[in-house]
Amino acid sequence: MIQEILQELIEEITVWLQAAGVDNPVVQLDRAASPDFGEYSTNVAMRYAKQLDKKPFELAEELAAFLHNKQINSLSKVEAMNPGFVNLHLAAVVKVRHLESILGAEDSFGSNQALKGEKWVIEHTSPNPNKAMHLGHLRNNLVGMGIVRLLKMSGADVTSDAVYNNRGIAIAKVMYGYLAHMKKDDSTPTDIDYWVEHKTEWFTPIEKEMKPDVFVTECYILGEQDNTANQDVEKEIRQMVVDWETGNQAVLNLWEVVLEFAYEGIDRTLNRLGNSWDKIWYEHEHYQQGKKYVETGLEKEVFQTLDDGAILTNLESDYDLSDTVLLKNDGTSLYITQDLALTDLKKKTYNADKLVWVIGPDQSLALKQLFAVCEQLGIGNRDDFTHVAYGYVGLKDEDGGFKKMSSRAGTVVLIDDVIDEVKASIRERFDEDERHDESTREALSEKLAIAAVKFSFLRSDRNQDLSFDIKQSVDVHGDSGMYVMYSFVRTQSILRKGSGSSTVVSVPSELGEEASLVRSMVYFDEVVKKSTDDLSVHHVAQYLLEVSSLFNSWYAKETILDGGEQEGYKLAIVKAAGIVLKNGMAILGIDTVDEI
RNA sequence: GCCCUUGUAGUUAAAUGGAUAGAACGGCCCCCUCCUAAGGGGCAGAUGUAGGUUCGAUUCCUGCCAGGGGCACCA
Repeated sequence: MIQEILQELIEEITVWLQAAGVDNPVVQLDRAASPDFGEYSTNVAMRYAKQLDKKPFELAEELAAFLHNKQINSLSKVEAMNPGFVNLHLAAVVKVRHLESILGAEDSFGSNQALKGEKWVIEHTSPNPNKAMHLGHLRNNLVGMGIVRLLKMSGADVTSDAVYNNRGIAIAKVMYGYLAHMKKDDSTPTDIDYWVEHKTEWFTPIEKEMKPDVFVTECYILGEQDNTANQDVEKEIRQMVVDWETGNQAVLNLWEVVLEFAYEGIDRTLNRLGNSWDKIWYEHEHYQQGKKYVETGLEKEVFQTLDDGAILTNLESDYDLSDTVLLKNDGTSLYITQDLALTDLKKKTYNADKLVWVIGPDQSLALKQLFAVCEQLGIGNRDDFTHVAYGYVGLKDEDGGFKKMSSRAGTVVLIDDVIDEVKASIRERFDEDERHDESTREALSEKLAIAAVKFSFLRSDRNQDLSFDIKQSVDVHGDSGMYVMYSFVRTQSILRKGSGSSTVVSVPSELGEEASLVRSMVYFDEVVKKSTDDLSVHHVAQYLLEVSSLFNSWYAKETILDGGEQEGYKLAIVKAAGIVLKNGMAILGIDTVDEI
């Protein structure tokens, strides 16, 4: 409803500008900077003053007078202000009607059809099976899942996917590390054929009392160490990769066992976060297909062959990108080789309009190259391919500087460890209060910890590096997920207590203390739209903090359940605020709880 | 060397080219006889630097300073 009113106003202003002599006026209605300036403002007077040879403020006054004379009943006031803004004040009745529309739409409030009919495929959170997931992976997941939800909310048909890079040298290192270091008895030989017949002589993660992905990480680190230290081991590990490709049964068997460990652990973490994909691509199923695309490129003469036989791209002249090798001189494939095949597969399988890769910024050049080559091969249009990058998650070092996490330096922080730590501190508070029984405390602590962690990662622009300090980053006070959650809980608590009261909404002629809160709820739709345009949910998170703050201020001043004649109206505001908070949190992938 | 990217209070961090740069944490001071104080209110504190474009620049452009990433047969 608000959107229709805005559209109507834009048309009126456009017509007026055209009459004044502007050919193709661009008219925007911006959110007004403060409640004093109404709900929306337009800058057209300043923008077109020069062209119309007038002073900005005079032009603004003329426009304000024009709109005033139109007697548009959705507006209570139109005024020109220095240096040339025209401020539009929505009538109280419009804002109250908007509350009613929130109550009517409930869970679907905020949805729109802007991307109706578009098919999007979003790749995110492709986990490496050689290590447990850390905070960098967490950011990838939260950014990716957030985008998926935003696009769905805008009516797009979305498929989310991930690639399991389950073959190659890294997994071979895990396999070797397992064979060499997870034996129950040191006298057991590090021999794969022996292992096949005597598997029980090796530890399982359960026997080691380790989460399986952490167990795998341990294998990887040990395998990696041996690989660097000992040339014979390095040879053996390489041979494993070759044997795997030729289908050696023992190697395949070991491969399956360690992968099972890895993915079991990773899935546990991801399930905790509420992750889901519609499709998982397994590298071992498509990695050979890429070579065909390289051949096609050679036939089309868009690639070049180097003296040693390696195949190189030809991107300098047409794309102004540095070239990269597509096929090694020994004929084996690289990441980009496989990605050519996979991209075509995705595009065809889903008839996708847009493909998105949520991957770290270090892949920026590689993806540009991939997109360009895809275009050369006719797989798709470069403009339909998007790399959504995100800033690094670093740790604060002793002197307060930013330090990148590094598995080598042993400074990675695991997702589970962070959630558990936050959970423990929340749990402490519940134990002090003794308001809930044991199982409720446990369930609430888990939910709130995940909410706090997610919110802390999603509240800032995804491109910003994120400096992680557990005390600060997931503080449960102030601008935090807990703050929004607590605000929501308050709304639900009031609604429970006031459930017997009348819900009849009497429209006040003028808004009082509740004005700022009611006003803020007008903007939810455009916040969602902006987030969708930017493919970043942080606008929603910031908005939720604002609504929460306004709600809490109002709550402190006003007794809602006072039995007065305004009670129904006030309850409607509380309910609407609850819906806004709940739907907004849902975009962030956070389930609200009704009670803390 | 070339390309990309970031620089906002002590710290973490907002701001489709717009109005007085908005918050939180930390610091100092208030507020529970009242719907959950995991809350509310107040005070102090910020756009790396020099130019340019613009009616208007944290935002766009250029130089400089500082950080991070990438640059062909690794993943």
